[in-house]
Amino acid sequence: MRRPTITQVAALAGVSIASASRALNGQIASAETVEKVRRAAAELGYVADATARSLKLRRTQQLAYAVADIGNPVYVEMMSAVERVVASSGYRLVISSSAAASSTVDLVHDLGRGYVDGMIVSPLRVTDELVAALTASPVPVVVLGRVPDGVGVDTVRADSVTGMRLVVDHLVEAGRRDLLFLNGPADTTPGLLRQQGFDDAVERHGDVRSRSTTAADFTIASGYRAALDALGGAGPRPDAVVAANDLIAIGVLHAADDLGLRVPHDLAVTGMDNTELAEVARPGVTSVDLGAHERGRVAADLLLARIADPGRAAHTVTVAPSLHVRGSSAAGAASAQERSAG
Amino acid sequence: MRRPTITQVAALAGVSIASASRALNGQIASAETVEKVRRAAAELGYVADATARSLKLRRTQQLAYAVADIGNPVYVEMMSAVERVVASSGYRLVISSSAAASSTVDLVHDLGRGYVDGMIVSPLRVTDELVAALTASPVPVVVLGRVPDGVGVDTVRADSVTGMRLVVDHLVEAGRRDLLFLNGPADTTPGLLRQQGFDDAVERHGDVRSRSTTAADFTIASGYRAALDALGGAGPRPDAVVAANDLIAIGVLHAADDLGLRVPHDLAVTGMDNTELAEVARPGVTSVDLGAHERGRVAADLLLARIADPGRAAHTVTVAPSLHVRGSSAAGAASAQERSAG
DNA sequence: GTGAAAGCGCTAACAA
DNA sequence: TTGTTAGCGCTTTCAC
Repeated sequence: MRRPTITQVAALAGVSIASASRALNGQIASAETVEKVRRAAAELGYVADATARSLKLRRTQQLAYAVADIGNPVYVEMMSAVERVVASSGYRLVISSSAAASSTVDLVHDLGRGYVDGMIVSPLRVTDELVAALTASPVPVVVLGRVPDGVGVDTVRADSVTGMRLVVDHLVEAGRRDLLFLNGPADTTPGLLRQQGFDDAVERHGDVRSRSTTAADFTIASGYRAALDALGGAGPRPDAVVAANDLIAIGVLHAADDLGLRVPHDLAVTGMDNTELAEVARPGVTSVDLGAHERGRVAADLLLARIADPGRAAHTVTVAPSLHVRGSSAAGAASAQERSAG
Repeated sequence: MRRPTITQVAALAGVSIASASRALNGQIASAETVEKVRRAAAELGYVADATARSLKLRRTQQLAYAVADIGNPVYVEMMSAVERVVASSGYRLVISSSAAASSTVDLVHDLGRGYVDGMIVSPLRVTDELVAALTASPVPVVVLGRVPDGVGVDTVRADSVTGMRLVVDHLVEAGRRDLLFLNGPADTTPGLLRQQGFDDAVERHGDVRSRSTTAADFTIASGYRAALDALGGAGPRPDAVVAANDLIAIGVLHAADDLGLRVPHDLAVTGMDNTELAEVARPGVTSVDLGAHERGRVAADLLLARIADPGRAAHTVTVAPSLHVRGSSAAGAASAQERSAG
């Protein structure tokens, strides 16, 4: 059976559809009308059709979250935070993965269909094409990540440069002097920034050796292979591996295990993102929390604020990282301590 | 600026809006008209408005996935599978978490708003109220989980009873004779079924002792506390803990560590769900894969099939579990072997 | 093959 | 306060 329309409710209540609409939406109407309409609506099980309402109001009550790699815990954490904010503001959340179908650019382009009132996008790479799509978008877009200056778009960023400094400083304090940076793909925004952060951080210490290499991607398997390559050969071994994210760090842990290296005794290992994996691994992996949950929350807030006031200036919010020290980088002490970034 | 409408495209092309619509939708139209309309649409950057289209076609091209606990890796895995199928079929995916806002029942009720063409719901508890909402739903709903017989609804279920048998048989084969089942809340569907599966499995072995207790919920922290309670006291210790899911199993691992128990030497530990956590933990946690990805995929397929043919009979698909043996339950052998359920 | 017009279900001007 | 009516942007009969 078809869902009841407001026309049927009005008919049953014996009023016009306008009155029915007003009564149901809390507009001005007599107590008697409200009562009659309420009763009729309840009897028919009427609920206003979302599509028709959207068409009339030019507002879908839907927001989108576009993510490159659903399944990556970091994106899931952001999504979870976004969902909470969005739902509590009476919006629905549409998830689009660019991995499954098209590219992030296509997803932004699709905003032209008007199926959402705004979008949060978390692109792996920011191309000119993406920037063009962003500025052409008919609805507000908030970017989780970096965007070139001058693009007038709300942005939430992590501070992975500071994050890297926290890690490197910690390792040096713990007595490590020969660091290997195991990055993910260097042509991604995270890859680029983490490399830069590592280099900057090392430069501040005069007496520290460092090298860098990359894994094929930000996964456990790639981290494992890259670590086997880097640590398995002849020549001097580093006394610490700084991994670009937790997944790679776990891969390093496994490789060290296979190579008979004891962590942290022979080798310290650190990650980044502070995912549950870092906490669960044994030894626990020292990791930098880049505030994924907080970033998701802020992005959603920014989007809602811009929808409420489209004329406001573009904001850029940077979320401060924090270091979480665990067994993988401690010489003897196993207790976890935390230090927050200024 | 406002997005262009089909009226403007028609005007620019010098044809009626009807012709414009037909030309754009591949309906019957002269080559010349198609060309003119295409050109006009491209020039204006026209894309059909999704809302107006939905209203006319009585079809939103959106599907919903309602999940109790976003953030639980199992649900994320299902979601990821669902998203893939949905996106490749030209639908968008709306995510609703019942944890954030309302209950699962409310989410099903909300289908009355007509904002999606169907829903996949994964309820923690199946109440009469939920069943009522399901049968009253104006759009198809597929349930991931158990539903009373007679409710004519498509269902995808895991076979956790068989899964439990796989685990228990494995432990007994490995020489364990005193099993502790560490369940999550017993008033949830998963809790109920896993308890039943455990009891059944144990009964098949004459010479096996068993006990059961519950953690406050299906999390690492609760598993840890419950394990500390159960293993820390006096009296005979079990030689194996069967945890109701991987998170609880990780908690058991940590508790064992704190109590100075060696896994698997002093204590075997098994989990369920075969999440990445089980793989990453050291020792790796033997776990039963209940086919979350497969269940998500099948649920999405069932939903699409029902939308295509609303009259078809309700299907119930059960996905077979598989055992993944890892270090946490092996006496000496560390190599992983897999066994599939019949 | 094309155009005029109806109508999907709703809200909001406007008039009464 | 209420009812009549227009119209959101689109697709689709129906008559030509």
